Amino acid sequence: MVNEASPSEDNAETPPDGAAKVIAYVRRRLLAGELKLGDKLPAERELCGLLGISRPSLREGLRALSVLGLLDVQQGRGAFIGRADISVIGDALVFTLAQESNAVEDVLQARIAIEAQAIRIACRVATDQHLAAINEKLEHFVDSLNDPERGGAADHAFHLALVEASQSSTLITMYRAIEPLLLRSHVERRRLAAPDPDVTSYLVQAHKDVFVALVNGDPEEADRRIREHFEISARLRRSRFLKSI
Amino acid sequence: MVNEASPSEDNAETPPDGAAKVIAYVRRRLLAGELKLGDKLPAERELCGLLGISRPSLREGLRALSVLGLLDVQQGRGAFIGRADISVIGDALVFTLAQESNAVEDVLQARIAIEAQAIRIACRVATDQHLAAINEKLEHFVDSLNDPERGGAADHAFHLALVEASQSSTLITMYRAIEPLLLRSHVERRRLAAPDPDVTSYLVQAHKDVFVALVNGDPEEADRRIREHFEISARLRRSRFLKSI
DNA sequence: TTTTTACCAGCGGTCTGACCAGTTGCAGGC
DNA sequence: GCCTGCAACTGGTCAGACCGCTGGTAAAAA
Repeated sequence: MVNEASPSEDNAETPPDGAAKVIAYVRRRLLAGELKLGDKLPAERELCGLLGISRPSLREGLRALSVLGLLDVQQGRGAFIGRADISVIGDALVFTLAQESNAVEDVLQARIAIEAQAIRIACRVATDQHLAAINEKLEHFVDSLNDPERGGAADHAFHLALVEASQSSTLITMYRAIEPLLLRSHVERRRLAAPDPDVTSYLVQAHKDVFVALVNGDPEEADRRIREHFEISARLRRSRFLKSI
Repeated sequence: MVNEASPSEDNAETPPDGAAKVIAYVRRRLLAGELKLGDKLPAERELCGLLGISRPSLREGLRALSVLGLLDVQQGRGAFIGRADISVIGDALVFTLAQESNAVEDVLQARIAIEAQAIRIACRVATDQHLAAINEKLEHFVDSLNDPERGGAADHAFHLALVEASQSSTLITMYRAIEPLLLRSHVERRRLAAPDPDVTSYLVQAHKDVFVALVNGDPEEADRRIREHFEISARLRRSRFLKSI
């Protein structure tokens, strides 16, 4: 097996246990392009010999990869490379992290990173179709301001459409990893905040400003507007605590 | 909530295998509120008896839950619900991104997104230790400019230290997820190949400017400097093709 | 009396070897 | 040529044994 990649953590560290060895093995070969969608892994009895671990330990690792969608394990046939599904883990995050407000704030920082960069790129590459989709999402957003569930979903859809307009698969994937948490956060926020006409019109205007900057194709201005929008949102989130005192 | 079977099928059907029995058991009890974040599961020897399956089968199921971050399994102590942090998405993200046909430029856009946001945050939260570490990495970078291998690694270490100075788990996790993608394309090593004194001093100055802005604690300036640095790098990468014609 | 050390039970991590169930390919019979 | 049965290969599971880690308790030392 050729290992021409320069040292990364993956290679520098011994996996902590047997199952992690399998995961590291598959990861390495995937990154090296040696494994592609549909490829079959060596049989379990062979692979556990190759990796120097027992078959039950190997199976633990395979199960982990299976639950991520990366492996499709079929009895009597073998284990095949599938398409990893990041939303599986995103959904689990809703359960584990949604009540951890520090963690959610941290995830929102990643959101800002992604959206700010995405909108910069979108200013250059967005098609008419992308712009039409965003405009439509903006209208849905305006139409659902009084309904936390629909409003949260519409707000999220607007933002997702912005990221998609970047046509950057890496940014989109990263966004999808945290998407369930973001959606949950949108909806929760609306539930907890009583609608206030001033706040509402502020938010609508902020969304419009973002869209206008994108349509005008000015990356710096678009970046500034999206950050401004997030800053307003963050201020509104924090001011909620003042009201309850 | 995630499972290998869809939510409605889960209650209607016997799980297809032993590991799925555990997943269904944990899932059911979570949804019923009988298990909460931090709760401990029965010991493996007890639980496999309860579920009527063997311990290796049980461990497969526990591993699946663990990789999703829904379980925190600790040797000698037991298996606890939740307690995961965002870094649990790391492997899944690597797998997903590895399977996409990302152009290097696309991955670099994600890198810019993360570093720009990270350095903004770092301006606010970086400790003296972080700054010292970055400074040290900068010196290593300057000292290794004549060696593409070590220079690439030192450059990377500098950037990683910047991201770490943000103390944002999410950004750090995402950065680590794109690391292998960048490394497999040897993008940093290529850029530093065939050093030219003018180019070199340009690069060194760009790195220093980034660090100075961070030390000065000016988020906008730091963001601008890091983007500038990437722009210079991009230009150098592209100019390499002219030389070879 | 308090602190330190050693021991042990219970915990997860792993292995071996045997057996069960599903899939596939090939040979033989019709 | 088609069908059937069998063997080999595949994953799924089990039982029992052992290893390493953790935390609590009892005993020894200060």
